[in-house]
Amino acid sequence: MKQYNCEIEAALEVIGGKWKAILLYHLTKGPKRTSELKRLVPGITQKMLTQQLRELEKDSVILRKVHSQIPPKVEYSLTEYGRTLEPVLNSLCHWGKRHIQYVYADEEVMVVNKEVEKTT
Amino acid sequence: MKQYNCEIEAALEVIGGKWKAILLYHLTKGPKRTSELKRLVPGITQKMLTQQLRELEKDSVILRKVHSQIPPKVEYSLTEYGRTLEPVLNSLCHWGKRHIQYVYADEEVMVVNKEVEKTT
DNA sequence: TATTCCGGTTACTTTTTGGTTACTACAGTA
DNA sequence: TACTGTAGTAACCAAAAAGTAACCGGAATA
Repeated sequence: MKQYNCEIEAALEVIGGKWKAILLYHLTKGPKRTSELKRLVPGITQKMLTQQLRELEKDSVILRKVHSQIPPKVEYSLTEYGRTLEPVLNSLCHWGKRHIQYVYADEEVMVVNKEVEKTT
Repeated sequence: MKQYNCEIEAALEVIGGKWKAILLYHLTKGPKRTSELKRLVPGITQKMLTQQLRELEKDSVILRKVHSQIPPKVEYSLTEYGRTLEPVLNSLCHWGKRHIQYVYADEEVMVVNKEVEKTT
């Protein structure tokens, strides 16, 4: 019998990984190729990227679509179930924005907005 | 110059620790003594509890109040700023609840509700 | 022929995280 | 006198997480 001490534990099992919330957040803006995600999340290594995406896939919140091409093309997107996470991700993002202002009011802080060139 | 690639990163710096969201969530229900938190989060060790609480304190989201008594009594509570996290914590909790139903629909799953006896 | 493209895997190393145990302070109580 | 209860610290060690670097395929291109 599985047992939680609070519901948040269950949520963290899915989005608690080091990069998961960030990856999911980017995917709320639309499907992304592996290379796009790497660019959007510069700190992540290929290994961690694949690993985290695999786990999210197992948890049914994202879909991995392989296009049979050479060179390969793989696209990740939120599943319908994954889209139920949007309120969580948005409130995280909203609070993050507020927090940056709260903490770094006088310092120079940047949130980098990477232009996303669509490749087909 | 500090730099984030998305706002969520900033939020995760504060609540991304292994136990932080859970601890904060319990504190949304009111101030708690160290021993109460230990009971509410059975998996945590004294060391991790102290460590995570110290970090939350540094980030100004919780307050540590020491009552000069023997034996010691320490109470933790959300600061006013910490209370701005409530929407985040609530949406996490809400999604967690939904996720438990989604995944464990047929299995036996429990969310343990510890009775909190107030000690003064 | 050699190199690039993309997404990924693997083996190995380093770093980070977390667990365990022992120890502290001090008043009250048995 | 010895022991309890509370909250915490410190030293030490084990385990888990994450970084690094090399390697793969197979078509297209230089």
